[in-house]
Amino acid sequence: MNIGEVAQKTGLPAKTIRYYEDIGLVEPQRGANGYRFFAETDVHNLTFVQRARALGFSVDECRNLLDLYQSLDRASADVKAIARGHLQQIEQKISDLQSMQETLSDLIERCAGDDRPECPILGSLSQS
Amino acid sequence: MNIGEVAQKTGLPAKTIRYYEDIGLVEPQRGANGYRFFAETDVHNLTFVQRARALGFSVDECRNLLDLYQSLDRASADVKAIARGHLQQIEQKISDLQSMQETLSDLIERCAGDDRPECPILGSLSQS
DNA sequence: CTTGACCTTCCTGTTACTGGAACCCTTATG
DNA sequence: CATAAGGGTTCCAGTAACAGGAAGGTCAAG
Repeated sequence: MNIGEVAQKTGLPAKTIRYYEDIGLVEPQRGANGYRFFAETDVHNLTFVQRARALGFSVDECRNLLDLYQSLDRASADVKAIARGHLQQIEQKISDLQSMQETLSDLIERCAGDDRPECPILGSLSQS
Repeated sequence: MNIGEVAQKTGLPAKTIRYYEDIGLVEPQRGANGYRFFAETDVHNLTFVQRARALGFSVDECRNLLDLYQSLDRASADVKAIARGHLQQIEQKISDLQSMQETLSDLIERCAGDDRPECPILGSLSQS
């Protein structure tokens, strides 16, 4: 398979697939013309990474998950540890964002939003 | 005031303050020795930016908010528009993260986390 | 033979900084 | 007076995860 077809199948942009090769996530063969040639396992691995990325795992975490996936004597505890760490980060982000959201939506509600200059949003940002 | 004192007062690292000067968010004076000299208004503006950043506004949005803050004939509607746009992004992120969280915590629950290789997390990422 | 759709590499830009090197200024101390 | 500590300065590189674009090679069809 050429890169375009793989892009279609995985939903990943060709640019991204080349990048993943650069950083060693996949190692496609090369044809006589220099074109990359992807085997089914390459496509499978790319799909794996794409799903993990969609769950918010960093590329480096994806690499570790992929390594675990490919090692037959893995322990599910190792996978679970990575996932737990990531889940914690997600929950931290959610809570940070929620506190921003609360503050911000409160300020927005209290802002008239007309053509006058008075504004509680600016007031809150500038208050000494 | 020298940059160190400003860093203390605002809580921003000196590096960040220099960066903010680079991109034109503040324009401190310079002393005869080449040191930056910050006036009270500079400190005030930096504090403003620091608070806006804490609410998740991008540096560019901060610049716009600062401009509005400094313009006497501003309309609060313009401020509100920026804040609303940002709030929407925050809410989008929260919802994305929440869906990741749900999927992930479900998978984690179902993973034994022992020394055996079977793992629903990897299974879910690799299922064709 | 040419055209258009692919593919290739390489370089730059993005966001918001952070770390570090190499060097200058000021003040206190032995 | 030399020096050492603790400021400050500039500039360059690196981070994460790609995206955009230029310049050029390849392939199938008409």
